Amino acid sequence: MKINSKSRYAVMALADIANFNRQNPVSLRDISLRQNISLVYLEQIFSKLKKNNIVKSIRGTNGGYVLTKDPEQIKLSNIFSAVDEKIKTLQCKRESKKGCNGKLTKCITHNLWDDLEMHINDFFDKKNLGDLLKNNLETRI
Amino acid sequence: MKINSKSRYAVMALADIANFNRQNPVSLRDISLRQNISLVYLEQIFSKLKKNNIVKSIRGTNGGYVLTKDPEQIKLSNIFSAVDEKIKTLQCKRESKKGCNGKLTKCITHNLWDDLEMHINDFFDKKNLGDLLKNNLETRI
DNA sequence: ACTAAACTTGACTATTTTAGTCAGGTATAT
DNA sequence: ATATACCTGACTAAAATAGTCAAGTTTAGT
Repeated sequence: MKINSKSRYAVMALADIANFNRQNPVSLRDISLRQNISLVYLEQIFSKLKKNNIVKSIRGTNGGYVLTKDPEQIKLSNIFSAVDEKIKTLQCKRESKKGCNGKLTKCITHNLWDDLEMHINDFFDKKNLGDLLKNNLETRI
Repeated sequence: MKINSKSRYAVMALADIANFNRQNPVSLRDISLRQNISLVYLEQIFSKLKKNNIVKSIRGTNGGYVLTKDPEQIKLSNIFSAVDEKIKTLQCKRESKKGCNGKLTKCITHNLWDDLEMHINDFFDKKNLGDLLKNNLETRI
């Protein structure tokens, strides 16, 4: 199990914006340099974040991106769903009244994966960007 | 985030053994049929489970595999580590006193991923094969 | 002794996913 | 004007995944 780079970078980049400046737009170039992420890749990621209304863009010189809400109001689950990180531990259909794999019963491990999925989603639903910043201040070396 | 088929199958197959028969060896062929998993793939998986002392094999006619312990004593974390499912949400080194990416600070999201990793590991450390069977009985359709 | 069932091992491979790059835009502050 | 910065879609190399294939060895039952 691992999370993919798009999600990781999305969270890092948004935390960077929140961390660095809450008023003025932050350019992807700056984020790219500070966080060491490819600029063009960031563009791809931010296109999704924008579509999902997590950031808004300001074009032209001195442009960049700003958060649409307070960091405290941006849940990590929002970010993940924006960049299509799917938490998907179940292979079979969740609502398989008819059972999994075309059988008559749920597969033995159905409830296990379902449980895990809920656990993880819960975790990300409870964490927001604000938490990250706080945490970061406390533990910065 | 998803778990890979090796881990899923490993858990399913072991639950099948525990479920079906606690004394006599269960052949991979039977598991393959009941759980709808490729026989040859199961062989690969059980080779690892055996190396990690989770099952033992009995060769020859009427042979198969048996659990080395009670289902209650086989934690899912044991199974996962046996088939090399790595829970690895951190990209950088955990013990990076010197910071991540060669920088002087931990990366902004370091503690987040670390937290998540602990959460998931904890989950699997608390669940054992016995739980699965119980759960399965309760919810079987 | 023979044979079929079942475990054992290592090499191989098609497909999918991942983690990006490339090329060519458009908008706007100065 | 022009440099800065956002915008978009197509493309791709490399890695991981989910297996298969081939050629065994071991042992219970007859």
